[in-house]
Amino acid sequence: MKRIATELGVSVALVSYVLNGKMTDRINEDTAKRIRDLAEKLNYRPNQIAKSLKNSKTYTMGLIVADISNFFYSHLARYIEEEANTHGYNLIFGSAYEDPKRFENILNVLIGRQVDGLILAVPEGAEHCIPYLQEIEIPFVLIDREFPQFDKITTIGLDNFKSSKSIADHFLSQGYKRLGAVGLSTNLYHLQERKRGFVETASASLPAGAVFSYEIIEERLNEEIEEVVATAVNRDKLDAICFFTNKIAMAALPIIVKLNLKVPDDIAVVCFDEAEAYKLFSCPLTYVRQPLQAMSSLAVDYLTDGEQRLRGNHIKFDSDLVVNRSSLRTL
Amino acid sequence: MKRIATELGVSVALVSYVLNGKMTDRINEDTAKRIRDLAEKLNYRPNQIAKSLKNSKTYTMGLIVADISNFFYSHLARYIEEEANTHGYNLIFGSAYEDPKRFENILNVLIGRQVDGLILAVPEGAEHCIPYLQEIEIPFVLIDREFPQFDKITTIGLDNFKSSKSIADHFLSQGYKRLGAVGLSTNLYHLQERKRGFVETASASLPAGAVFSYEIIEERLNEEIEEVVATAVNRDKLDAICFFTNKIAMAALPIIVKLNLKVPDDIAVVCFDEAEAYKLFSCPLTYVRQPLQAMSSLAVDYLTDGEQRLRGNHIKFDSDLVVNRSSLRTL
DNA sequence: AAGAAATATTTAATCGATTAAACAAAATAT
DNA sequence: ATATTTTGTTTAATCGATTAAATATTTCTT
Repeated sequence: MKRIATELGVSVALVSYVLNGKMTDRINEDTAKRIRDLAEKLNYRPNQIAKSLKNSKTYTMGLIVADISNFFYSHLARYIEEEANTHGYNLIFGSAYEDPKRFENILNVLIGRQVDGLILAVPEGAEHCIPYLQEIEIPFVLIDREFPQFDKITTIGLDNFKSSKSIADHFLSQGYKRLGAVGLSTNLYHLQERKRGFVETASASLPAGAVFSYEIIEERLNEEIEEVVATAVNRDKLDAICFFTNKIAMAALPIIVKLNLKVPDDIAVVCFDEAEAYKLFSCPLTYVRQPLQAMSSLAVDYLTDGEQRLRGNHIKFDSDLVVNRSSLRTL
Repeated sequence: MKRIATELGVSVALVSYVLNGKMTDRINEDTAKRIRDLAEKLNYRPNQIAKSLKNSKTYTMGLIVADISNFFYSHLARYIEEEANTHGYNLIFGSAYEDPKRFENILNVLIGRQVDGLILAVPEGAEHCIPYLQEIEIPFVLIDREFPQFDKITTIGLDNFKSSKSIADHFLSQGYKRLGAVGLSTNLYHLQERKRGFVETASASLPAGAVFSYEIIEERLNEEIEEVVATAVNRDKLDAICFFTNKIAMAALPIIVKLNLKVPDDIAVVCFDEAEAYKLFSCPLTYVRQPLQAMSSLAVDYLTDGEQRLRGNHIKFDSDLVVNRSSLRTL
């Protein structure tokens, strides 16, 4: 801008007015044209850094996901970016890879870069950031994972209780009698809700002669999963099993292949989340589909002041159980 | 900073010196402590925007990938982020979803935000950005995709010719006689190299009685793939097939399941890239593994002035062909 | 022709930091 | 007691934009 101003012998302010289309009625059309032409010729791009500093508005939203290499989050990121764009915002994102230290670090970077709002999938162990964010009054919304121990935190997620309830109900309605679910050893509330939905439903409406079990992966998924699956089938004689996260499913399904188990004849399977990868499996899989687009849209809308009625609430979306052959009794 | 300064009755400059640890030998240890303590208490975080404006250095690198929901890029992004972090840089990234308009848009955003360097996987149709970037003299490096029509562009990618040559050689060494490959209708150089590697190797060293074919997906992968696979098997009687991108593989493998083809008995298969999803397939797949970490590391290193000998060169990494049962003659 | 109104442009403060240079006060040297 | 260092702190310009308010110029009124 300075260069344009000196080359044309006008003030920087005038250049600014012209290039921003302000005070159009006052500015000489000739001068304006000369400024625009030179800007074009010099390939002028405004320095957004300076702009943001002045406006204290960056038109940027920050997204931190727990793990971008998890397709659930990479798809979520895609929807959020799209939605942000249509609202005139840009999205910058980071991935914490489930590490609280990294989460905090990225959070500080994004706050330092003055994002206008944050969408966060908080990893376990980084909860303490939540009251801090409230304190510094930066607009934010939690997504996917909720933390009921804190008050008045706008949160958008799935009704995880209902989702797993629907899985247990589905198994039972298909006449399966020996149900199992595999979850992670974690305090993350949304995963506990999945467990609760399954366990409570199973205990409440278990028909005569039926059993259910709940297996927990303690630490190292890939090392433990084989034994869990083998035990489930051989010792517990399960005829239906549900994997509570896509990571578990991605680890367990190859084991099912390896153990030469037929789905659904030897065991019925239901997974969480929607994955292209599931299509490579020998049998079309039943899975819980989360309404990613609706969630993304609502989150962005809230942050851009569109939907302030959400403030402080926990929004729980319903999932669809997409039923495929993997959990259907063979006719 | 201003608040700290007024509350303690000192100048903003002093606060700046203290918090940045500059002029340590001159500053009264007492004053320094009071400043640090108050900063701590007020939870002061520097405004990076202002910092960047002053320094014209943002310690941020930009990454634009062709499609973040493609696991090849999401893994690449992960490595690049890690590498950038260890160099003291932050990474902000965007995804163009193969759309040149979007690419250009994100590019402008990142440039406007004054990133210190760019790592780019350029989608087809956005090539014109490359000379522009040269002209404005922003440091950048192309990754994965190369554009030989431009001079002196630092590019890091795979030796795609060699990679597909190794696939064809492998098929032939296994005694397969009817080879096929499936690629995309595109002008992207790296994909043409894959084709060339396969076709030239096949034509050069085709044993008596052997044939090869090269199929092209014109437009809509998911609609066309079924016919391509069916034709390959039924009409062309191929006994070995190679999918030139992971997207093609992800679309083709379900078709192989659907057509009830046995791998490798009915047809041998080789894919590009490494995917967790491949593990769900009934047979362990042979695939081309790209050295993502080495590529990422080199790219970041170059941009942080570590490795300037690369400047203007096209670096081609060798891939590993990870051989699994899917391309082995049954004994 | 003088004043009012409309048009065109500039001045100067500001955003939140950084930093060379100036200044002030205390300690040391002569 | 005065000059010189050393120590401690402030002033003011700067990065690249924005924008209210001031000013200058032209045109219109009567």
